[in-house]
Amino acid sequence: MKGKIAIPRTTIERLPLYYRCLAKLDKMDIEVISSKELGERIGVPSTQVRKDLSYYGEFGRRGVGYEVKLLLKNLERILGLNNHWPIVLVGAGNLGRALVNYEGFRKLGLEIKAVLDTDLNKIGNSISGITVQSIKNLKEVVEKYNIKMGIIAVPAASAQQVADQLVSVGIKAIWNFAPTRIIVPEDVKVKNEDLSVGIIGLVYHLARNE
Amino acid sequence: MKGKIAIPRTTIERLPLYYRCLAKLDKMDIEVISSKELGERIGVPSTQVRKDLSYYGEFGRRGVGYEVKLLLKNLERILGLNNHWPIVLVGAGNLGRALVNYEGFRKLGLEIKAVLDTDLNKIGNSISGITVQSIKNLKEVVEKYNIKMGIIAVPAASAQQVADQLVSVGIKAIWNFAPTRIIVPEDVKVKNEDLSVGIIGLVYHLARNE
DNA sequence: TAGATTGTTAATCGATTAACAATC
DNA sequence: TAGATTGTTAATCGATTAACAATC
Repeated sequence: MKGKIAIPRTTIERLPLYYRCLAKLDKMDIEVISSKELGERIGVPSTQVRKDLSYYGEFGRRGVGYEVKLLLKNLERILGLNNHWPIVLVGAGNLGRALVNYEGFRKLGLEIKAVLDTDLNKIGNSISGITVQSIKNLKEVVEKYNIKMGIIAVPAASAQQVADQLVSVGIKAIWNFAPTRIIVPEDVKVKNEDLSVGIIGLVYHLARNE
Repeated sequence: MKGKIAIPRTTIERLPLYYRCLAKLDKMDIEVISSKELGERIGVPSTQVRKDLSYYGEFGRRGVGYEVKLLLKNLERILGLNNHWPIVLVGAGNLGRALVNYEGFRKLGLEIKAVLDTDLNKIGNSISGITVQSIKNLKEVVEKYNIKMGIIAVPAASAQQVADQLVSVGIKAIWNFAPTRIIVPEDVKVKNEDLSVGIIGLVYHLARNE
């Protein structure tokens, strides 16, 4: 393990894949796995698996492989999944509703604590037991639940404004589903989950092979 | 422009960003833009913009910049957005419903022509005017509308099975929202839009800065 | 012409992978 | 021990960026 060298962005992006694969292996009661097998399951070479993990420590046994439970625990810690993370969601449209119902969250220690919107027609509605509140309550709910993560599921036109509000109440991580780039201070991390970009990439490949 | 050199994966990923930015500029009646300005708007250096575009041709005028309408038209052609692309969606859950209602599609020439599911409770329901059909009708609808693109919005456990069915009826591009890797023949392009991977990356950064 | 900006080459930077000593 | 597999170094590969001639 190296102390100083920056961890490649691509390595960090693969960690969730290792994590999920190991969780599955553990469920199947598989106790030990080699970097070769693990790599095959997620589609990367064994050297890549070993290199990626080496940035965080030595988790394997030479000649044997990696103990699934042990590596899983370590990845959980590295990824921050041993904590509970409350979330505020802004935007109670179709996508917002889908996200509230997304089963993947709770399993990861994530929980949408509040759903906010500006639309008076939506405020007061219930989504899977959560009442949609006015965006005016943002500060209140963020403080109440000690929320650090926000989801933007509003139209592109209001995304920046929502981002500004989130930043102003101390949100440090934003998952942005609006199809636009949002500008935030350096210490706030943004993950753009831009659906139209994803599908345009697919169309590109389709068009090439016609 | 080079004929032989492979176009970097990262360049292809940026094309949709250029496209969307130019569409916005065109709407604002901006007629000419430099690589510097375009780059600033999407967060890449001007050299990157010029290099990326150079893989496809020469679209600018030295000393002047890029004519917005002209470059937009070219990107539209390059990305395959000048065609109409019918889509079949498998999975009528929350996410499926959100996708059917996603406004971004039609603007790109994309249209969900049919929604399929295995769940008898969902078959027959109407989602924004589209009646959910049995997966058994897959072959029929794909042939009827000449569909080449499929969306998987089913649980991880059935994703591979759905992928196999899509491949067997001639689908060439799959947008996979299930949180699992699907295995398909080489000539089928898969775009994984794995929400839990995205959010784990955010949690990682949050956990680091605490 | 003088200033601006493209398209492209070459240098740099960063990520992947091959190779192998360490060791179970 | 013999076979297997890790962790790490060094080589390779691919992408980004600096520099600049071409030219509007």
